[in-house]
Amino acid sequence: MPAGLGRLRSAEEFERVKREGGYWRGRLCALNAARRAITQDDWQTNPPKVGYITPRRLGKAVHRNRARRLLRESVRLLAGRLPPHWDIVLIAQRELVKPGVRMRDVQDELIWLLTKAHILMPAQTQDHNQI
RNA sequence: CGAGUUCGCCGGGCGGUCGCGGGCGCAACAGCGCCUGAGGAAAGUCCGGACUCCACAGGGCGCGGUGCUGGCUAACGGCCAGGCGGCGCGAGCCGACGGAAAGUGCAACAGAAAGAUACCGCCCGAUUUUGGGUUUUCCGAUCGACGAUUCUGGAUUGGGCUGCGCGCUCAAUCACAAAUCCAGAAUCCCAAGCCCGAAAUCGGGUAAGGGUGAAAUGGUGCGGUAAGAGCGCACCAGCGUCGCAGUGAUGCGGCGGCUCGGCAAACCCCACCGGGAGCAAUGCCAAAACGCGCAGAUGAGGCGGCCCGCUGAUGCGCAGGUAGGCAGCUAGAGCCUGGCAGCAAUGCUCAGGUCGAGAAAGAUGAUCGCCUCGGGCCGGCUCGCCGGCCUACGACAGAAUCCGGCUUACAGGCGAACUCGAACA
RNA sequence: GCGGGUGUGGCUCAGUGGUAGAGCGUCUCCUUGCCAAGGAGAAGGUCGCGGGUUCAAAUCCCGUCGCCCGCU
Repeated sequence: MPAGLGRLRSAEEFERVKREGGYWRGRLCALNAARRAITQDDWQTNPPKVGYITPRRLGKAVHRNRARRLLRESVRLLAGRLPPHWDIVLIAQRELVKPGVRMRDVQDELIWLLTKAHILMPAQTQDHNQI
């Protein structure tokens, strides 16, 4: 896990985000994000944490794995633009698994969702956008 | 060349860049380097095992599974070989393929009857009724038997009284007709015998035929019979038994008595197998909180190397064991090549080589370049070849303790053997 | 990992090997000035799918697909 990016794992964390956070739904995936209590503005101690939900309705194991990988890769490319103290949950939608969905589509959708949620920080370096 | 069958195999390749899981090394604070990282089905979870825990003297009842034979295997509902039956021209494919004279049950509709029966029919006998045919010719004797009709001849004649007759009495011109009687002839009838039937009823024989059904007590032919029937014979099917071949399923042959229905993926019977749960098993370590014990304002504990000093209410131990962590956890009925045994499945304390994932909100991804196979489009055109362009968005699908099978899904492609058909030789 | 249930007309469900049914809904007609209610009638079915057993399968057996629900 690179610096400045954490994972959500426990059920309590997911429950908290769902209970306290906002919800934005897109075509390929949905966004569920909540802010943690601020203690210190530091990526080292309080990086943004991301969790992924791939429900069973997406399909069988192949499709659910593919959905999670697409979302994870997409988040990796945007890692530097995510603010600290945020818990972000990404929920894959059925459209994400359909054939023909490319990496570019997922990333565009994610940027759009994060912008709507007002939690995307401006691009700091050029390469994050280019890849 | 076309159509097909069986078996085996592949499931794009090479290389950049950015990432992810695991291992090792260096560092030990972020990190760096090297190695390594999905499948033939990893799937469904339909069977069988290994492994772990629990239960367990033995027996009975019950429940579940399997079901031709022999072999293989750790085991199996798997595999191999064989038998039998079915399908296919064939290569081949398919088959829960033990038992229906142990018992219980089921079979709609139709049909007489669906396990023990006889509707129609066929045949025999008896009784009653009835139809038809034929004989009763000649001679002699006897005797006609009741008639009917027609013809011919002859005779008689009415009414009343009376039981009938004689008789009495009354009436009457004759004849014909009519009636009655007698004789003869013809025809018919009748009778008797024989033959051929018909109908009804009763008694018996039969299961060949008809018809119903998915299915009706072997099939075909010849004989046989009152009609028929394995009643007899031949062949086939089936049963039993004997002999031979085979480990066996079974096959072949002989003999015998003569035919005993179907369904057990209906209950069931027989034989064999099966204790239960599952790696979220199980074992170890073990926060917080709880419980018990001990110490504690006569000072627990902390600060500190110690004393002093300051602070001032908890501290320590034990047990269970939650969160969590570690083990189980990946070197095994392992894989590859060869040898030997075996038809084969498979086996071998045979030889050599080899190590190929171990995650836990669960790692395999993203992107770029080149090549190649298939595909698509366009053009040429000798009509099945050539050239150009575009394309890895080009299958099913993702390990979760491991292994052996089964089943299911699968773009496209490769190889081998065999079968059928066509052409050529 | 271990197990259970279910699939039948548009909807909710019955169905015991022998012709697939009920209620609601739909359509037509009657009734009413009109509507509702009521009455009469009609249409509508690969019984999830593929095999097998049987004379005959929605039903029995095997495989497969979808949906739902438990336990650890």
